[in-house]
Amino acid sequence: MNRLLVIDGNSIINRAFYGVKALTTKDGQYTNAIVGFLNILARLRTLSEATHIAVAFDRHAPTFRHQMYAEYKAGRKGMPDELRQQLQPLKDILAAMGLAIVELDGYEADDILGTLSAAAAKNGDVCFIATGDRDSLQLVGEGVTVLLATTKMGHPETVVMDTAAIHEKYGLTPGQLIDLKALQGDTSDNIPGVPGVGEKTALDLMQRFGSLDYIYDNLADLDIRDNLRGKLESGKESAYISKKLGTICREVPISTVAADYEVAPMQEATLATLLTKLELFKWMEKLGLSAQPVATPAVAESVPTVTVEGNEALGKMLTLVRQRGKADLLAQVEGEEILSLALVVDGCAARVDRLAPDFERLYTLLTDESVTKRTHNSKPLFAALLSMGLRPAGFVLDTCLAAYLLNPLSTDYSLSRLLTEYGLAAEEPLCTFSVLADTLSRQVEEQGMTALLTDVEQPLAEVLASMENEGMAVDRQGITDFGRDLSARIRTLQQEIWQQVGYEFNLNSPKQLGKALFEDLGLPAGKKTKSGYSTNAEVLEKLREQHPVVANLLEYRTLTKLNGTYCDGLLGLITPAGRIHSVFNQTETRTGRISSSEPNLQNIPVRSELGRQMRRFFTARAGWVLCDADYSQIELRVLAHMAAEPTMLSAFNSGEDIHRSTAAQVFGMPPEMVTPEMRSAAKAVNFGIIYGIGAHSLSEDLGVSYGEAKAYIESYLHHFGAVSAFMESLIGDATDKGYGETLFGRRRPLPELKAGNAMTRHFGERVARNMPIQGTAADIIKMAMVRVYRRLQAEGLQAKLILQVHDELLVEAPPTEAQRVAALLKEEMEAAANLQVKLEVDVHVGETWYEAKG
DNA sequence: AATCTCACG
DNA sequence: ACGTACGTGAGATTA
Repeated sequence: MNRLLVIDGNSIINRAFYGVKALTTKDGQYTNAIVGFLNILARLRTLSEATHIAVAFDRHAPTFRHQMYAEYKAGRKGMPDELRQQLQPLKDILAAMGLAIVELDGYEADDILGTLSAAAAKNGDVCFIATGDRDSLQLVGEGVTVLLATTKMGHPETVVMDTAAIHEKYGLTPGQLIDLKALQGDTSDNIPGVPGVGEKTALDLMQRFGSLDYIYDNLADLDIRDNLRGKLESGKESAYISKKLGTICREVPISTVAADYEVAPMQEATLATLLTKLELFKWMEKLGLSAQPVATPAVAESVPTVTVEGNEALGKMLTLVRQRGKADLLAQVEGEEILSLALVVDGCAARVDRLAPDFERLYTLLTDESVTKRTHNSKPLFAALLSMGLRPAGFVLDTCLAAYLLNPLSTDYSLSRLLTEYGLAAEEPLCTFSVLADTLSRQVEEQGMTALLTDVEQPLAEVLASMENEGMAVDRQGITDFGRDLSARIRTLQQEIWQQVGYEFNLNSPKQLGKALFEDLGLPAGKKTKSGYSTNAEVLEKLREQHPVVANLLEYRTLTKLNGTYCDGLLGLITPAGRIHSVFNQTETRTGRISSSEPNLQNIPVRSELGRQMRRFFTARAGWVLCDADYSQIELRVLAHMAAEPTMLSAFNSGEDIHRSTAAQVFGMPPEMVTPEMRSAAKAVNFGIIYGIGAHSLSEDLGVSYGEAKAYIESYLHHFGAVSAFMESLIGDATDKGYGETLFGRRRPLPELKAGNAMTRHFGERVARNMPIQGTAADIIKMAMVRVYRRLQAEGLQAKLILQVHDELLVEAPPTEAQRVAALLKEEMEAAANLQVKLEVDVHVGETWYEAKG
């Protein structure tokens, strides 16, 4: 007995498409429906334990195309282009997986399901039909079960529908469902049914009388209201047409020989190529596929390797590396400890454990500039070396950083992933690594990012390693006390809020809070979120005057945030030495910024005075000071330079207040006449320009009408024509090239610009405007960091760079060095890039971050 | 795991 | 009819 799984390809890919959020390759090819389909397929195979699988697709006869198209448009929504483009790749993948694709001109997938299930039943086989379309339930019977893909509370679920389940749900047999539909019709399928008869009536009729024929044979005698009898009578023809339309054909001229649907062996090479092209690396791993060369045919011959063992061999290896003056190496690092080192030179490979005698002899290689080394993920290795007092040197390529520059949209730059992605067999990473390194450095060169890689990102890895090692001193007792005070106030507030609402509930639950405010207290609900009322600060702020509980809630929110994230959260991360060591991620953002985590030191409160107090607990070590240097308006300066906007350039270069000067332009008056309101409006517009402005958001931000906001923008673009033209050119260039880029050549692919969905495309346009600005600013501060780090070393100072917050650097210094460091920071940061505007840096010194922030 | 909220530049 | 500024990370709730 065979177990046959017949899949309604169109129905399932539709569900997959709408169920999986947008996902594309670098080039803009959509893959979300394919991913979703493969997920569902995997579940179905487990569920059915099928030995035979057929995947059916709709295919309408070309001659009927027009007619069918019209019907399609009338009844269903046409298939969006983003979905259509995934059909053929999916079919290719399924075929390569050894599954039968069944489609025939003039027939819908439904009919193929009907034919194959009928044949299977006749044959005594077990048949499962997988679809999201309830129509197919009519096919259920002895040996035939429908696996119905449904969505329950927004979550996909597969419901097993056999005869019993159908009876339970409808009180009817599967065959009776055809008549049911003939009566009630189905607008989405363009089946008219009987006008005036809906779901309830149709079900009642079928349950009482059993069939369409019975109803019409005995219409005069049925115990029903005359009104209904009349409707049935006049709808008779429509009912029988509907029945015809709704009956799934079971005689499609396709093979019904079971053997034709037996799952064939996977065509591994083909499948791997397909999946690689679609960047579906997770699936390659799941299917146990090794990578397939795609763009790099030169890869095939693997490097012959000799594994050297033993002490003597280590010596030989060292000699060889010295002779050749280069090596590829991979380090296993945990914490500050190097667990092992693997080296490849000229196809000669060695892996050395840290317990091996003379392991430390290898360190000399790592600090020798004349031995050029290529590696993957250098930061942990650098951190380990630095912590031993060693200075890494001669590292010429980090494949992790190269891969990030080549595609900053990826979320995984692990070596294994890269090897898969670049079509290299991962079995012997040591040897294939060399090939990967060649490929990546060539591509970086081709894309004009070599300088960015070798002069910025790679040196920066050492800077970040050092910053992570240094960490920052915190006042544990201070935080503890602050947290205790907050907790006390939070408890009071909670009691008060409960009293004002009238009952106790979880204040941290937006759901419960929404109910309390908008249902039980009857406050006017502002915005909505996907799953209910929005209760965010913006909404609450508008309700402040409406009810005394609102102010308490806002304070509660502020305090719990401070207490939870910044007191409790931080306390858990302080080392016994009283310092916290954030991780600086160099391959995380899509614009080229770095990010900070565990803890995130880039979002320590500053905007509100209470939150700002937190910064009193971030200090220099005892007796030392903090030097804080931040760029003034770096993004706007970058914009002025890139757009070559004369008005902005001269405003910056003559040291004017840029927001005031913008307001003067936009409102057409001398700068000294600009009111604070006008200045802040101009400031909002300036920000808006950087973010890829929209009148709607600007009006929200400014609290003015949409029309007014629109007028601001138009006036701005009118007065700053160069900016306007520049923004247009950014979108045009990005559309042509498929990516946005910074002044220094960093790229961000923008598949969104090719999207059919207008919202997605508009998002792409905003990103096309923002990324070059944000990214260029990021490039500049990265260059500044490298300069500052080197300068501190070159001058033999004890001071250390310890933190970066996008446009701000923090150095911990002995007080004797403070003034030198302050000057050095300003100098190096301002000289990091030579633009048409001068870069301006403000520096302040203090014992805590609060004081040093100026 | 996804959603909401909120902290920063 | 919808739902927007760009870029992050963390904590709590809820499904």
